[in-house]
Amino acid sequence: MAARSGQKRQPAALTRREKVESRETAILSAAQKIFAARGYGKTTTAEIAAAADVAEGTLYLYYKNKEALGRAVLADFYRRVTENARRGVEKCPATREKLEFLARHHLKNVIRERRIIELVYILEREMDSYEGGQLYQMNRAYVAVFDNVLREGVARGEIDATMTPWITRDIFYGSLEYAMRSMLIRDRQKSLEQVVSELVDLVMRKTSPTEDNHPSFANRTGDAADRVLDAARRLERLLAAQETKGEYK
Amino acid sequence: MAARSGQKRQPAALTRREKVESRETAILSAAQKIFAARGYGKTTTAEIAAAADVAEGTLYLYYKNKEALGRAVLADFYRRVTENARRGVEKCPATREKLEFLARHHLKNVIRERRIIELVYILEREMDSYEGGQLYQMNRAYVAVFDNVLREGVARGEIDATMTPWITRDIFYGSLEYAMRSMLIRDRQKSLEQVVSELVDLVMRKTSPTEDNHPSFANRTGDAADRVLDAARRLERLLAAQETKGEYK
DNA sequence: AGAATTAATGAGTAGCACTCATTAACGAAA
DNA sequence: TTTCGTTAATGAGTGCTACTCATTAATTCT
Repeated sequence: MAARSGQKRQPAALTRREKVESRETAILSAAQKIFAARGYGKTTTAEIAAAADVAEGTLYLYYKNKEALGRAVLADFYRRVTENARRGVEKCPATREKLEFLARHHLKNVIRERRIIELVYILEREMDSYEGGQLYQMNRAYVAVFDNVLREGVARGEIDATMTPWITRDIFYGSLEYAMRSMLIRDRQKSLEQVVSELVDLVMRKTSPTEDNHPSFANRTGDAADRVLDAARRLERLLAAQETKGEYK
Repeated sequence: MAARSGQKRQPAALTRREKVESRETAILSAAQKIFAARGYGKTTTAEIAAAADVAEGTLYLYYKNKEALGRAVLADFYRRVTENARRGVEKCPATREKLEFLARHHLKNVIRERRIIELVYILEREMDSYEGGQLYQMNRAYVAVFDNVLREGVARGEIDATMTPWITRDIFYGSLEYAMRSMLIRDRQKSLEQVVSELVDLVMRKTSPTEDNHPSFANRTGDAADRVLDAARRLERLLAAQETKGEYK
């Protein structure tokens, strides 16, 4: 505590710079909390100001307007979630585990902070060349984690590279976000694991025991294996019919 | 033109009922036009009233508030798009063609009327039991077109039924809507066909000639066992569902 | 035609995001 | 410590927007 110039500073007394920074984070986290609870549309700037313990006018010293505040909240969400995704993926040895981790992680986060995610749709796109927009870049950085896993998996031979990478990515994240909506209506926990595993299967092209459409499997004759296979096929048809009947009116 | 009671009606003179109805559709289509052009948030009720050639107060005789108007516009969109999907699917003989039609149709529509689609995210959920909500029902009716194609395809043996139907559906529509965002940034037309065909491949599990990589092909004897096991698992699930029937409503 | 019912109007209201003239807090120089 | 220039904070005020409601107009009924 010696060398830092002649300035005495008690723990409670903050320097000017520190005060400004703490105010900024206070506003941001107040906004994040209220947006997450009430949603962007129903949140008033007055509420945010009160929660951050500043005057309404002060908000506008730190953020240009409510929309900019929303953008900042969303950007912060991307930052957190990207960081966590990176860290989690590092720990997984195999591609399948990485993908499963990413899927689970994404689903959990979009469910927990779905009102923050909605900002993606609510906020107007930044007008100047969308590609250069901040949120576009942050989203890029986030999905890049998946892209890397995919690329690595293909290089290692753990994934078949039949699909265009960006389409694979769209399928991955698109399915998850759409599935979230379904899951919020149905039971949550059980479906989560189901969605994750089926989606990862799909992306990895582990087509599991369904290859009978393939020409090379057309009628093999004779042995016990075949008869079991045939039984399986018939069971599957029956099941499919039953399952679909029950689920959709 | 004879029998209809003693009422004389010139083509220009509308009965009261007709007038009311024409006003209603005038308001609805004005709203639809402006929402589609400017987006919900930037559209004012004054604008809509002017475009529909009524006073501002009149809007509120027909729709409870701006949100209800948004809901009506979205509902109308679902109605049109569901009808078109149904008609288009009818004309296709094979499952693959049906799916391709649906994918193309959906993509084109969400791109063209994306500001209407955004209403799904912007509008607050109707609070009372979301499942019974009007928009939930309309969305159900729309995706049911896909569900039927899927079910039929499975019954015909054109699609393997390894995946849970509702997850397949989420993957289908989720991918398309997410892909839309990517497509709006990249070049549009070329990617459209690419997305459609790769997605349909995926859903149909036509894994193309790359499935030799799959482990289960290394030892073929495992196949049948896998499938029976899988069928057993599904049977268990089905029975469990039957026992707790009514859970899924 | 006159009465009764229903539809349409637009000035008025409340609530919101945002501004700006004023005040307070700070830090460096005297 | 006091002074003073600079930066930060304030909150009453502004304009815009969704929505209301007392009044007026249109339509049907008797």
